[in-house]
Amino acid sequence: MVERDTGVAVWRQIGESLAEDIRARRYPPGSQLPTEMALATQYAVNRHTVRRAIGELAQHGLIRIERGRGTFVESGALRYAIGKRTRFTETLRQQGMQGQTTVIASAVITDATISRHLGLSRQAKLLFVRMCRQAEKHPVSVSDNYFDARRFPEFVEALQETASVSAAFALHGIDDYIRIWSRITARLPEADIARLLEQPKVRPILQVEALNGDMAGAPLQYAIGRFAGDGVELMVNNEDV
Amino acid sequence: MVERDTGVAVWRQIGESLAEDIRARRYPPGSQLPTEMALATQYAVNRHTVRRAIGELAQHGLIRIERGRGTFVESGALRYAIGKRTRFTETLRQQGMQGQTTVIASAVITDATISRHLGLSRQAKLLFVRMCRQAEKHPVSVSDNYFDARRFPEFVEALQETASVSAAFALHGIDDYIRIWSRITARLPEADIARLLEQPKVRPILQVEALNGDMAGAPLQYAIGRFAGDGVELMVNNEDV
DNA sequence: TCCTATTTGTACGTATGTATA
DNA sequence: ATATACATACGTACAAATAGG
Repeated sequence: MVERDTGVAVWRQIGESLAEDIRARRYPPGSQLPTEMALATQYAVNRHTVRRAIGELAQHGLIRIERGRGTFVESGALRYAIGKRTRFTETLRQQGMQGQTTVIASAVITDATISRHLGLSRQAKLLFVRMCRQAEKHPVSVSDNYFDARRFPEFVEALQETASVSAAFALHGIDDYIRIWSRITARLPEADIARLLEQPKVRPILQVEALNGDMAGAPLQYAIGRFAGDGVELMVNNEDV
Repeated sequence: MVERDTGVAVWRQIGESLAEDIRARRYPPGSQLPTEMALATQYAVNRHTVRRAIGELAQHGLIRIERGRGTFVESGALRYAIGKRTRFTETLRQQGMQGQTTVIASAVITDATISRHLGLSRQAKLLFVRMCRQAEKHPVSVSDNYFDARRFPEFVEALQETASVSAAFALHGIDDYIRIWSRITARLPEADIARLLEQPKVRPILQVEALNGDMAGAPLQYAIGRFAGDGVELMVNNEDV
């Protein structure tokens, strides 16, 4: 079950294996995992090695450990943290998932309202990019993003190459950015959004309007993200902001 | 139109009047307010008095002032800020609304999951309180709240008297509290919730699970709030947390 | 209410490989 | 090349919480 001397720690392999089982619903949400002893026997390792693995999973919110009772699989929803450092790829990786970002459409437009959010003049040229985020091949969000077209001339190309907003920013000299604010509403999706999210039109979505800015707080990116409502939980944590 | 020498500043009266007009959709979302001069004439005051009034409204997000163009009504949704200091009554007051809190039901129960959130033993007695929050006579949210029944024996009575969670806490020696985390999902409402929110069952709601705690971060209150999805915007501001 | 089996939490100890100074 | 520090893995024992009789 585990491969020794591969450079990958045994506890990490076990953690990956369990995360995969949870994602595949072999351990469905709410169900109980085998006991530490049972897993230790199953993987042919010491109980402590299993403990290290499930400890990590608990840290990332995949499971919940209850002393004297057992370990249980948490809600299957993707937990999306909204804080100063909101990163899609990062969020997924912490939950043992692999993410994909694809550019669906892009254009240069003008829009007074969005320009205002970005602190630009009403006639400023805006770069519009519609992206689809996928986790484990399933669509998680469809987002419309707007940038200062003059400031980020190569953004779309960078985004398509790196499949990462952070990386595309980095190529334009922005090493770090923060979420300035997010505005969240629940609604029923438009037809095209429902299709892209592969969900029925009567299932609600979470719509998140957001403004990202540089470390000084100057706006960089205005975005409207739409998440499958029952597949995603937005987590606002006021402790470690 | 305005009453002088009432102890309420004229600009505040005008602000209230305009806010009332906006709430009543006499100025619908997106529409343009009369010019400052027109409003000054209408209220028979100086233009600066009007400016003071609409300045406040803009501050609270009800309207948006664009230099050289005019003032415009923002989205009609109730903007509910989620941050360390999340207070229902406070939120409403800032938007020029009057809030009401009514207790629908209360009971003493036990629940393992909720006890865990509150850091209590699995068998701990929990005080359950279902509240309905109203703004301007319209229901805004239905929330199920859970407290340590031993620690807050008189909570329901205090809540019914003061109609304020903050005040009820204060009567139990908790002068201040903070929002520790919030978890947000979109979904369709249960039948009873839809009825209480006076909305159709096919209109989505925002469900906010939240944990409030004392200043040291120790849990005090676990709550599940349900908001009319298109009537409420949850605002997460990372600047002033 | 008490007892017991189950299960997780903690604390020792030992050994080995790997990175660093 | 050597010494030191750290991460990993295994072993054992007992404490603490839970569930069921």
